[in-house]
Amino acid sequence: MSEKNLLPELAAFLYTSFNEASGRTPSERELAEHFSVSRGQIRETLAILEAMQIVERRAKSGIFLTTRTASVEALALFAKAGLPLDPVQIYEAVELRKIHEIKAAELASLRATEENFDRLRDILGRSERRLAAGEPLAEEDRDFHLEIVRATQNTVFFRVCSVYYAMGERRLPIYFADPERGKRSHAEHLQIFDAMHKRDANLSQALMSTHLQGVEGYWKGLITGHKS
Amino acid sequence: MSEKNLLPELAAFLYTSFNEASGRTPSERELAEHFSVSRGQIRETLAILEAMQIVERRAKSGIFLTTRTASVEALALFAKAGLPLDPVQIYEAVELRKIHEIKAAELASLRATEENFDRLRDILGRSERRLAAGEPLAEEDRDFHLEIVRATQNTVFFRVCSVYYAMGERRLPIYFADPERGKRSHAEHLQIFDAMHKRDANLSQALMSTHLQGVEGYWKGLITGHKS
DNA sequence: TTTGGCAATCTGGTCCAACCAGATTTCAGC
DNA sequence: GCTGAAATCTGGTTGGACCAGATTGCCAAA
Repeated sequence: MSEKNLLPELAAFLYTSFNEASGRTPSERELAEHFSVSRGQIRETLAILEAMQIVERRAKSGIFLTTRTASVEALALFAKAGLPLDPVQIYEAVELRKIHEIKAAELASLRATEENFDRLRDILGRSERRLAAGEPLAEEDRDFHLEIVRATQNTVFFRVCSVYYAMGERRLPIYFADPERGKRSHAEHLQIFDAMHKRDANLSQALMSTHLQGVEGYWKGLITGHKS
Repeated sequence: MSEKNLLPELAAFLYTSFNEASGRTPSERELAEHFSVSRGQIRETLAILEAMQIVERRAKSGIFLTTRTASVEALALFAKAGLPLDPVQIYEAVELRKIHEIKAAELASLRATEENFDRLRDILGRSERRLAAGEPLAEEDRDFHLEIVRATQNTVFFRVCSVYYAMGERRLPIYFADPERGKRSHAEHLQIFDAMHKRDANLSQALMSTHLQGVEGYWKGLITGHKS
């Protein structure tokens, strides 16, 4: 099949070929043949999938999909593989993102270093130039939000939050296809930056909160609208 | 060596045998011999470790420890393996836990079902009996806190938070060795439960906040005190 | 027809022996 | 001491093999 990143592809395949009734997926040997790789290769990938609690391997029985996978890693993986995401879980992940980032804005406004501000300025500059050139925003949005989390100086926090953005990877270009959305988002980013630079924790938090309403609304519309 | 849960043992071994200068660990073949398992076994485990960003495998070169591993999964894994935890990262993880659980208390007080309350009552009952019998609390604490997160009805949130508790697994018996601490903790749990049952989100949140101050203080003391 | 039980088959778990090609190390020759 | 080529080491990948329990299918008995 492909050659790299067997992980998302295998995950995708498992979810398109498992037995609806039992939850059982094709055997290791079948998977190996399907992907034209060795069984060891498959087992290595399955070990990761199992560690992510996406899959359960039962000795001498088979490989079974976890009844209801619910971790941001899993969601990110599925998104990367182009798999349809469970609307409920997207909603849950977005809620968690809100929890994280609103708090991050507060903490960052208190702890951000000049280095953080420099990077944020750089990111905002890039956004500005792209918008001026009529290009859609893309990774600038992710960079901005992640830099704020980084500015909390909490590396564990940062790692955890990083996972979300793989999830939105395929959605961002769609989200920013509308130029108005890009402009509005950028304007809000500027406001947040100012509030943080003034070390106004409450304002930063409030602005981030309203900013994320937009994102939440987008995903919500996506969910209630059509699924696929 | 052992026979099950190679993951934590391997992680532990890597961290006690890597080359300080280069960060390089023993080769797969050496590891296989050390643990008396096959190379495939080692590779499977290393794949998970790599997915966790604890380790980096460079083709034809070697296995290297990530410069600074910072994810709750990694911390939990280290704790499980009895590895010394980086004080800074413990502190970061505890901060993240506070962020999560205070918000969880708020959401749970609004969304908890009767089933959640039943389970909480059951947990509190168990705590009560253990304290009455003069036994130290243990998993009851974890169960209580996790049930609150579950009561947010956000399964992704729940999964993410579950990771913490593996981290404290070895610490809890020490923490509750002092009977007074157990009693105080239980009393606070009761207060939190009441607030949640009255659907008082603000109070729940506030009580959880002060409750977690204690935990934070404990870890902080542990950090500033001695490290090992 | 239904049921019970046994045997063939399948499955994950584990191990071993190879080969590849690039990275690393070793060491002879200058 | 330095250089460069050869020996060695390393992860990546494959194939085959064996084990023992789980699963399945089939046939005979009720």
